[in-house]
Amino acid sequence: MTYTINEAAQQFGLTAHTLRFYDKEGLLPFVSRNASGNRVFTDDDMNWLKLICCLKDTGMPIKEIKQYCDWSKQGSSTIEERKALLASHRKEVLRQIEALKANAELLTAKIGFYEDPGNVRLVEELARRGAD
Amino acid sequence: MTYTINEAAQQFGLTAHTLRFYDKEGLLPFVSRNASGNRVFTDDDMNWLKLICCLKDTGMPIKEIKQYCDWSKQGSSTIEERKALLASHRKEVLRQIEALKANAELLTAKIGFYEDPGNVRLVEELARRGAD
DNA sequence: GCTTGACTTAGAGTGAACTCGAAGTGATAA
DNA sequence: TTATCACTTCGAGTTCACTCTAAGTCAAGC
Repeated sequence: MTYTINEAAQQFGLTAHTLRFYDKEGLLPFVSRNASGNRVFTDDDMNWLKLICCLKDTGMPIKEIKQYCDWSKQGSSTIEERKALLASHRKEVLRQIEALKANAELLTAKIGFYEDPGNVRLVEELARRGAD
Repeated sequence: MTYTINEAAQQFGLTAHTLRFYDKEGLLPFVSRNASGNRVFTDDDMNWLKLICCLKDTGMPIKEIKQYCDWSKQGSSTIEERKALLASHRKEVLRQIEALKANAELLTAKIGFYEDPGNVRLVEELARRGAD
């Protein structure tokens, strides 16, 4: 099974523009072309793209993703480096999750504050003082 | 207890530049000045800033945070709007957490793949074919 | 009185990640 | 064969959130 750039883009919620941009940045080193020069996305490419999107969606900068791509192109001699990069990033993602959980709790508390009708008067009072 | 702009910035891992930028954007509508015209951060202001940072760190754009600030300045007539904004954003944060969890699992799987020595040969083979 | 240092403003500059437009190619359909 | 459509490249433009610079004020210490 193969896909055009637009089909691939659609599957990952991206645009063809963005995929070409990623290609230019070196994030799609394995995508090949057909006789007309158009990009052809294979299932392997789609799996690769899935990892790229995973890294991007978890906040890894494009430069760092490119480093991973460069290592992949170099072959099995770089497996330790790649593993280390992913492991360190995974740790970072777990940290992000904890941070988001803490922030979600703060939001819950704030919403709860607004939900208590007794606080409405307090908000008015605090607003007069200059904060809530 | 009050704080200078630098003390406030430090407490939230920001710079004074960033706090002035937030002020200019309307995110700190309650921070007042001393006789010299310098910003004075009260404990109320620090709590306010904590919420602003929570919204910012969870990906809310500055424009939307400003909307919340504008509503707060308007007083208790906007409590429903504020509550709705926070509730909707909280939902979005929970969605983010789930997305990050899924991505963390993908990373775990990928790291596990690299950890199995049998896969190293596979990586070499796949690299020859143009993907891994 | 002079220096130092923390603050002030306005506005320009930066970097990341797109996002778009122009101009062109190649395959298919009427 | 002419139109349509999806693709191509190159490079400029946009948005966001800072980040920094320049020029200046103000209070404290020597």
